[in-house]
Amino acid sequence: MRLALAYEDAGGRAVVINADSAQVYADLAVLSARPSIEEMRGIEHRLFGVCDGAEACSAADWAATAKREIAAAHEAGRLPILVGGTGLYIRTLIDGIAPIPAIDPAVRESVRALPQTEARAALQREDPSAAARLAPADTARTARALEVVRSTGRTLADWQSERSGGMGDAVALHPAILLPPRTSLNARCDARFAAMIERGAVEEVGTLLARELDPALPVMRAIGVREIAAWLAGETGRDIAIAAGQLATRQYAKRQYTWLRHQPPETWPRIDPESCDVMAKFALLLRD
RNA sequence: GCCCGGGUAGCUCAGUUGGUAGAGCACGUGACUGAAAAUCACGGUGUCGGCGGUUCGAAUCCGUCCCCGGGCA
Repeated sequence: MRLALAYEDAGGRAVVINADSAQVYADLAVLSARPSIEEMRGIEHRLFGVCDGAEACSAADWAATAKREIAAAHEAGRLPILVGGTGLYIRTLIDGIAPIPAIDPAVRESVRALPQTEARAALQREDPSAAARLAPADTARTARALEVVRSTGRTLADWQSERSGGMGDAVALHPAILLPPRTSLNARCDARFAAMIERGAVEEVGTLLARELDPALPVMRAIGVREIAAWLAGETGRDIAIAAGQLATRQYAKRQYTWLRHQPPETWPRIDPESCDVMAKFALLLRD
């Protein structure tokens, strides 16, 4: 609905590009709230459902593809509109990221197999400054720092002293951050998850589980997968699964809220869609 | 009506021989450089069911009333 209006305001030149880390996966149509064909209303949509769940799409992977899509849109005289809530993706696209080469799969596998205490001890030996910087329980960052130093011979901080690939200087940005009041946002989270159940989320998870993918993969960690899987396995009931999915959705919204309030540049406008005319805002953005 | 068991944080519950209370989850605030819908850090938010009493001091002991379970009639 919003996009249709935006489309008209953009004179039919719009191309919507997904910037949501869950909506990139083909396996997650319902659970990622990917727009349906009808909702797309004939407007070009890119990077929705383009990755197989067996693969892990990184922020840099996404940014590289998004960059190509944006270039193609400009090439065709179209207006790219990035939509989505994965802050790290947007940041990587605009500011670039440390040019760390791909990690040796064998190194990655062995690092991620380590219990946290051992990974931590190893990091203490191989990159003490990273160990000092990271919280002892931070499994994700400990594993990342360790795999980088082992695979490349350079520490993560060393790599991170440089960034590359950002396109922030090359494009004219018209950003808008939507921050609805938390109370109504929570209510919408609940309604959203309940609606997903009605629209086939359970079947979607059943199909996904049948693939027997590595539980650590991003698709398997999407909100709702674990909750519905527990229900399908008979470990919980419908009501508990729904309540758990709603809770996880609200907690995620809260984390997003913190990111969006503080991480993007201060100049990016934060707007409350309930107390201002969002359509008018978008129309204004698209006029330039 | 009588007999047990129980009323402590939003929820489930701990709380030693009396020294104004603490865990998990929830919640709040924040961090975030290649799986970010990920991963973490910090924060106790409370008429200890009510009212009296004993005591220097009561969640804790005594009395009484209220409420919730279970049992007996």
